Amino acid sequence: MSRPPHAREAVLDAYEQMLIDEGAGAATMDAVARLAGVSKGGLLYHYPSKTDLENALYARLDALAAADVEHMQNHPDGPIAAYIRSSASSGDAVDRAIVATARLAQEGRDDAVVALRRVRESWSRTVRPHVRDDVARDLVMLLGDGLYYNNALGAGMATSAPSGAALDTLVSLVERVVRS
Amino acid sequence: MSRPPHAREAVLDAYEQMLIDEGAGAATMDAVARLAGVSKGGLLYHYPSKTDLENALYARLDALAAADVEHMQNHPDGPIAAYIRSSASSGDAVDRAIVATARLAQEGRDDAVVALRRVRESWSRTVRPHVRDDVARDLVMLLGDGLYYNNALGAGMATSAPSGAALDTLVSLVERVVRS
DNA sequence: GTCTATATAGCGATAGAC
DNA sequence: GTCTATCGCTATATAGAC
Repeated sequence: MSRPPHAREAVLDAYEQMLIDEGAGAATMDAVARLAGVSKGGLLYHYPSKTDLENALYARLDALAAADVEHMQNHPDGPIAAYIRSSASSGDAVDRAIVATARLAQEGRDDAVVALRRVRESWSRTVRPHVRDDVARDLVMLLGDGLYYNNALGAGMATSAPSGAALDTLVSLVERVVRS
Repeated sequence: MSRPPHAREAVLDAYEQMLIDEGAGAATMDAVARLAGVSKGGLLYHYPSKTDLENALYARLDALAAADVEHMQNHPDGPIAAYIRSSASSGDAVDRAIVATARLAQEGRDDAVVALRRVRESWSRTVRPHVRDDVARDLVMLLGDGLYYNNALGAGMATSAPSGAALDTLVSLVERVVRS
């Protein structure tokens, strides 16, 4: 696949960043082009319409999520701890793609909802063999959702989202409850 | 306080509904006025600017959340069960106000973020005396966030959000873990 | 492959009749 | 208290030069 056009990725990065920082309303073609350092015409060569930009984001999310599942499965602490810990972070590439896609889902874009559902489903399938039953799996998944919601989606909504030592305690508490 | 102007509440209802169903981008003055059954001029008599409409939503959320905390405290099954169960629902007045406000928070409206944080904080204070420690409180709150995220915010994102018997099991599982 | 210039449409908000 | 009409701005998208 050699070197993909630098501008194309730069534009997608800028779009993602705008969605995360200021929401879908602020992520206009002009604003994205400016942040990416290209002109509007340059942007529209790579992505002829706004829908094309959105679809590129969903494709990026799919690819990153597949890699993330693999990473979870090979993690030394096991998939559950890996899942909860990664849900509490909000800086890496998967997280950014998810948050950006969630912004579009909140604006009623159906394809964004479908993409998010697909990712959550693949995580759920990865967690399931490592917990006692379906209720335990639900607990793990919902906890992950809650952490995501607080750390990323809510833009600092929680005043007390656990991290550091509190997160360690939470992880071991949950593992004790759900282990098969 | 006698009868408040019927149109004023109808407009706010319509705004809330548009935010929930189609997101902040679709909730234009025209669209809200049309759904409320008034003209744009009529809407602008009650809410001279879009910011006024937003502020009215935050005020409604504050009032409903205060009533909800009282309801939690007086619930026969205790605040924890009441909190988790109400987080899993998504039809009543508080839920609608929260989801609508969350849509605005996702579009970078700071006042919406503050309003949501205030509500979550009051719930957290209500839950705290009924659980063992801060980690247990975090678990309950994050579980509630996860349920909210799935049932309301994600617009059907989860394929397997627990309800009915699965929710009962989840509630009793969590209560066993967090009880002081 | 990237740019400028422009067409078209929809937004929030104002003015003033009733 | 509610309406119609309209202004000014900004958005997406097109056309075509370089």
